[in-house]
Amino acid sequence: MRKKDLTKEVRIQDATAAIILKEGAAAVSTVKVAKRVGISQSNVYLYFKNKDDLLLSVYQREQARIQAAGDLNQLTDKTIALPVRLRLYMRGIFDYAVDHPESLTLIQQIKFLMGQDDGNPLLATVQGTQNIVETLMQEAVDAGVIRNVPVNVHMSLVFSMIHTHTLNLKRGLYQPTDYSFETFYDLLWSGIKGPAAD
Amino acid sequence: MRKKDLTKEVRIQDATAAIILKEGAAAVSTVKVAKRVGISQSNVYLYFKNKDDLLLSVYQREQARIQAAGDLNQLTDKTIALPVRLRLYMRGIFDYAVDHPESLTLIQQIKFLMGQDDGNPLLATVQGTQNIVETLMQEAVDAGVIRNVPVNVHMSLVFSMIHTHTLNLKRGLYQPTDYSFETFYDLLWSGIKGPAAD
Amino acid sequence: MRKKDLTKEVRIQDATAAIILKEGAAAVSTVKVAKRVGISQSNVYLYFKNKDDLLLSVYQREQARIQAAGDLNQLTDKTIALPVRLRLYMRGIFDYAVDHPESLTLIQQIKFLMGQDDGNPLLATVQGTQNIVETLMQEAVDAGVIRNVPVNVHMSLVFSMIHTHTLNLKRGLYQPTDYSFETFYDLLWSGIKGPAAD
Amino acid sequence: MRKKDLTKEVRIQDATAAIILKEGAAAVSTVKVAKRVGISQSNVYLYFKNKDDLLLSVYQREQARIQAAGDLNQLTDKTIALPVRLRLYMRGIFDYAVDHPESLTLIQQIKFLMGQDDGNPLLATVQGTQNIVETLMQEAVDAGVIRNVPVNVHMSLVFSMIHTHTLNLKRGLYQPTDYSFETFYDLLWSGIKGPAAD
DNA sequence: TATGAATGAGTGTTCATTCAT
DNA sequence: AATGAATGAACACTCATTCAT
Repeated sequence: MRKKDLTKEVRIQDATAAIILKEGAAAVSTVKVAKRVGISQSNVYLYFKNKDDLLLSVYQREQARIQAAGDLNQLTDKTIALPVRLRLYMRGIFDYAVDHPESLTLIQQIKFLMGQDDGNPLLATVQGTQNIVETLMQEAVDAGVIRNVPVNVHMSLVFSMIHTHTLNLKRGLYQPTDYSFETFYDLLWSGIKGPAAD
Repeated sequence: MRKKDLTKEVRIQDATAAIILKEGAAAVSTVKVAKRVGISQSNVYLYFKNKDDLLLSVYQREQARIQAAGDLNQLTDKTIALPVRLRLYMRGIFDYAVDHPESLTLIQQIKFLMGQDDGNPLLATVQGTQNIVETLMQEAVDAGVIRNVPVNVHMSLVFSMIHTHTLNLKRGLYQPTDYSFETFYDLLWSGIKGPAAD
Repeated sequence: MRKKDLTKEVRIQDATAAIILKEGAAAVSTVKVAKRVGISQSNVYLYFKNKDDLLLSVYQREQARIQAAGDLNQLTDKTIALPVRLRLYMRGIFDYAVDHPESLTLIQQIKFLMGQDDGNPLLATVQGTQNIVETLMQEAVDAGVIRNVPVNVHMSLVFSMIHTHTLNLKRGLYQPTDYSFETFYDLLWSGIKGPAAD
Repeated sequence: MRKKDLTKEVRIQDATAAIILKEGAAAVSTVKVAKRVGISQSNVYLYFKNKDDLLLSVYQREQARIQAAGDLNQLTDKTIALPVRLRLYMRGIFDYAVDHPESLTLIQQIKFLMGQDDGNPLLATVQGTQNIVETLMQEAVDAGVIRNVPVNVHMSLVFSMIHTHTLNLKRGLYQPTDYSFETFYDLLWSGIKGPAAD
């Protein structure tokens, strides 16, 4: 009995990611993916039941990686002060994104392709994983540690700032060392911190 | 191309926009557009030479509207203090976006569909129009009025904050009156303002 | 403005019918149909919105032809005695089927391919057209002119007898003149006629 | 092929039959069958060399069952009068079909799917098995016991009458007790019996 | 200006079948 | 005996685009 080729599943995901980064999520097709991996088109369906399933898996893999980079346990550790935890969260994403500058682009592309149906139950599931951060943020809002605006506004600020930075890096506009995490953190924290921040 | 019946040109754009908002930019097709307008498919090509051309025109129209909402003359008026001009700019976008909550979604969808080729010459053209704001921001950075981070980081913060807000409104998460412009402006300004801000 | 090529619609139907007769309804594919007509595959969708739509149209066309062959007005003419009307009905189908020995095969093949979903609303519509005959038969049952068995049993007897006969003819088992309508009518009528038949 | 595990061979046939009854013979696929049985797709090919082989075996099994229900020995027993033997034949099928209302549908579906090629050598083989009945009928025709029409016309009358009845039962249109065998036998016999019947 | 017709290339997906294990 | 992997061919259907009218 031949082993389920785990390598291939990953290679398919990698090919998909590569296409997304090069041509956009809308340009992903099973033909292109298969051609890139060097397998037959129908083979894709051995590892993913759908194109949606494939895209979703790439999305989930990317989110899992980001979360693995940060230390989730710390984020829920109530013995750590909220501002510290928020900083840890941002630091985690930032470091990962700078190391993997395609990561956030990937996430955003897939989200914008699939999320439009508004109520796509699959993406909802994934979002659920992110609830840890959302919960953390909501806590911080309630405690007055960060400003009283909708939490997804806070989150989108973090995301778009870091994403834009990594895009700039990828385009070679400047060097990673030109702007430190502190620079961005400072900017953001000055903006979002609430009356009870310190 | 692009002849007499201006009404129809607009109706085609409107239909395109509607499809983007409902199903995402990737779902736009000349068939759907034509059906929605009630014309024949080939008629679309009388007004737009391409599907890309069509999408681009919707993109440009939307950006033009936003800019028309703000007072561009003021933004370049050197007799007005930089912080004031920046506020005017944000206010302009904010007011327009709250009034037209689909606007930023439209822009983002098209950008993410077409912009991925990275070097799409058409979108580059459009970006040019936005140089007014970019120039303003760069000026502010140079003067130390806002922090020394890449200007597109500043801009993406403005964009994503307001966009997230309008999405929340459209989803009915809260009422427009629940969060004033001041709230968001305060947050953002606290974040981005530089040493020479006041 | 080019005229909607009515010829082609018919040619597509004809090709479909030919395939059904040669290989069975399950073997119909848009590729085969198009190839047979000498057009591109996608062209089929200009004339029929579906493969189902195409099959259905062939089905309906065949039924319409059969009904046009018989004189429907007579069947509902209450001044004509029931036995006479029943005979007219059988005669109509018989003559048409002998002249067009593929007709009943066509109908049966499509019915067996599409009708399995049991509740296919499209076929139901078509069956509706046949209600005229069903009504006639029910009348005859109620009047004791034909035996008290479910009307569709009566109808299937007529159909299968004639169908088998035409199949035999097509296979060249014997000549049309070898068995007259009278022969079959006699057989059937002796079977189905009720106590109040004469 | 066709090795040890007889249970599995049967289970595959059962699954096939179930699919035919639910979705029609054209919808049968080895994937679906395997899924239904809970085995791997390729396993099917251990028991049947073909999809055609599989379908054929289901067909043959069904015909064998029907024939086993009737007493074949009696049908060829020349000491029994022809009319009696014909009645026995009809009674056998009727009883079996009422008990197994899917039986005739199964046979018909497969016949219509495979038999269209007209000359399918496999089905021809099967028909051979039925020669016993055909011979009986031919004998009856020659003796003037039943009318002088092609024997397959006689046979199709029997088949379609009973089939329609069982379909009605399955659809719940009436109860099995509502129409006795006698009712149908009487109808049919009155129709087909020849000058030398009694 | 407007349209219906036409097409070729493309889409995602399913399938029957084979083969190494 | 049984399976997972693999594939090539087929499928229905959609699309952007062109062209004659």
